[in-house]
Formats: sequence, structure tokens, C-alpha cells
Amino acid sequence: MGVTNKKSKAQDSADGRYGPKQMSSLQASALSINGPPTLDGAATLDGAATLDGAATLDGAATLEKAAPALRKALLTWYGEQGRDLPWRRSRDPYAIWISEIMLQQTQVKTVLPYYQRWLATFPTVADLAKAEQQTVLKSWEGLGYYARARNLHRTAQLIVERHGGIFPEDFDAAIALPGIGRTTAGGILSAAYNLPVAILDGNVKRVLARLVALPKPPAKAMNQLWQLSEQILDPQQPRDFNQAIMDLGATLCTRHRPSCLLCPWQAHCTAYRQNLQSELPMTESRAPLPHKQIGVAVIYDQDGRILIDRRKQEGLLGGLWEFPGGKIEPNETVEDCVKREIKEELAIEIEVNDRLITVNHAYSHFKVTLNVFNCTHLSGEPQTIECDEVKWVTLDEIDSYPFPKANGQIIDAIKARVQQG
DNA sequence: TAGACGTGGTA
DNA sequence: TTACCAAGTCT
Repeated sequence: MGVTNKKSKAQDSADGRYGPKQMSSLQASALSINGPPTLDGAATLDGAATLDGAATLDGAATLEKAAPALRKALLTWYGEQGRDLPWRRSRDPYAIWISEIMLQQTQVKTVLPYYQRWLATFPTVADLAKAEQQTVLKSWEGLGYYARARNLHRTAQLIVERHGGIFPEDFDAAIALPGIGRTTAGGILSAAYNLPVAILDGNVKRVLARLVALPKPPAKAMNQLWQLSEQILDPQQPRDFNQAIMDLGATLCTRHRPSCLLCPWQAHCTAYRQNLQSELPMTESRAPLPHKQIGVAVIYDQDGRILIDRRKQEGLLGGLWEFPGGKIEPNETVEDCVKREIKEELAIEIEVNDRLITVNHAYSHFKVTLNVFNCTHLSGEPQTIECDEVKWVTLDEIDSYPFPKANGQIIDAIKARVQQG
């Protein structure tokens, strides 16, 4: 029963220090004391030139000198204000690894219920390793970035095969595992084994960018930021330090309205000293997201079953199920698109009937409109031309298959329609 | 090295 | 409503 947390003695004593975080509402209004931004155009890369002289804490020597005070202030603050998070109550490398993967580009609040359910479903590495991928993806359904789930599954098998079922303590071995990069490796090794390995997640980037008033977007200064993170890390308490600096970024040194008056690093922060905390870190402007129009078919057979297909492993939503369809070509009606795509991808003939629903959805790098039509199967056995698998399923069975978020609205619409008769 | 890769929250 | 952001990794 690996579900329950096995607490070490060190853990028990440490837990008492983590009080629930209380954010004061005073901080927000206090910030308005700071005058208007002095840095025109600082939010864009082109304004970099106006930041001359901002990098006060530039040299490694300066940081080296300030490091002991910074560490002490941060760890004291963490002891009083650190968040009480379930994975921090564990020293089980497996549980910590799961949390680190789930937390990639995902907020704590979103992860919490998934984390609890996951450990109940897959209590140990061995349980995860021997599970079916479909079960793994179903547990991940809704969290996004599904390569994380596929990599988690594969890595569990590698840990069983190559590491005796125990997450490796060696950095090079850890980073060689699928889905584990430099930051995640550092997060796991420091949290699980208290090893002095630096991290550089979104929180740390923002905190450090402000601490030194980094005159460029973090993406353009990764080497420098990694160097800073390594230099500032407390070699005596790497576990608490890494957790503490992330908490600082997540609760005080936030993107908007940072709570500088409560910050343990206020006295050392170059951005605060120059009143640039609202302008930093710098960001690069992006091009607007492309928008795709998609034709989607909900195909019924004579028995009222519905045709679904499993997407290929690689790429967007890999391994998940979906309703077949494809991109609408220029000068093509949605109905023509649906009929054409189904013939091309599944080699069957269908009749396109009425529109079921229209779903708008935004992915990280493009937007889609799903134009969903009810269809009737006319002839042909579905072939797996553009997918890994096809299946006729009943409405009761459909809930056991992992679907992307945007498909959830389609399933709801099908159910609503069936109930109406 | 920059783009692919999800979803929910927020201003 | 739109745009940006949040405990990144892979190619």
C-alpha cells in the first residue's frame, strides 16, 4: 500500500514548519505606492537598450557574497510561510516524480486531485509499469500535454528494468529517462534525496530575473540563469531551498502585482530597488495563433453504435481517442470535408446528416473550430489508415476511453441528443 | 534554437 | 473576448 505516505523522522519534524499560506490583501494596495513604470517598452525585447545599468547583481562574486544572507532569509521565510503540499509530506521518490511531471506547465491547484487519484490507481512504480497505456491515459485525461503520461508509463518500465524499481539517485541516469529534463531531475533529486541539484522552473526564472534585473527575456539568458540558480542554491539544505524559491515565486514574486513588501529578498532585489518589478521579467511578443476549421463525423452504424479512432502515438494528443475528421480545405463545404476525410482516413462511405454541435477550443499553439455532424454508415469496413485503431462503441462504453478535452463537449452533445430521442 | 505540445485561470 | 501565463521537455 504505497498510497499512504511513509513519513521519515526527519519528515515529521519538518512538517510542523509548513503552515498554511496566508496572503495579505494589504500587499496589493501597498504596491501602488510605487510610481508609474520608469521603463518604457521594457516589456518588449526592443526596449532592452533602455535597461542599461540595470544588472547590478551581475558578477558571480557579488552573488557569492550575498548568497549566505539570501539563503538564510529565504529558508526562514519558508519555515513560516511555505505551502503545505501533499508531495512535500512524502519522501517516496515515486510519488515525488509523479508530482514533478504533473506540475510541468501546470498549476498546483489543477494537479492536486489528479495526484491523489493517480497514487490510488498506481500506488507503486511496478503498478504503473504493468498497466495498460489506455488506463494510464485515462488517469491523465484532462491534464494536457499527454506525452507526459506516455513518458511516465515508459519511464516506469525503464525504472523497473534498469534501476531495480527505484528512481535513480544519479543525475545523468535520471535525465536520461523520458520526460525528465534538467529542472525535473533537479526537483526530484533534491526533494527525494536532498541532493544539491539546481532547478530552473518558471518560478525560479522569474525570481532570479528580478533579483538581478535581467535585461533580457529569460529564454535568451538560460545559461546565466542556470548559473545563478546553482550559485544561490543552499548546498546544506537543497531540498528546502529549492522548494522555498519556488514558493517565493508562486506566492510573493508573482507575475502580476508581486508582494515585494513581504519578500524576504527585498533588500537584495535589484528590480525592487529600481522599481522595475512590474516590468520584469521581460517578455517577447508572439504572433497570433492560427485558427483551423475542422470537420468532424459522429458516425452511427445500424445498431446505434458510434465509430471512434485512436490517434497515433506521436504528435498532438497522441494515443487518445477521437471522433474522426479533418481540416476543411479552401472552397469546401463542411459536409464535403467530412465525407472526404472519412473516405480518405477510414475508407468507408457515409451519409452526412445534421450538425450536432460546434466546438471552439484553443491549444497552446493554435485554435480550432470543430464542426461536428451526425453521420450514417453506408458501406465499407473502417481501415486504420491515419490512426492506430478504430472501434464501434456504445454510449455506455465511450466513457472508459481517454478523450481530449474538446471531445468532451461532443460526447455530452451525443448523450443529450440520445436522451431527447 | 525555436516551435510543438493541453488545459484552466486571469486581467 | 482575447491574450498571456503556469513546477518544461523534446526535437
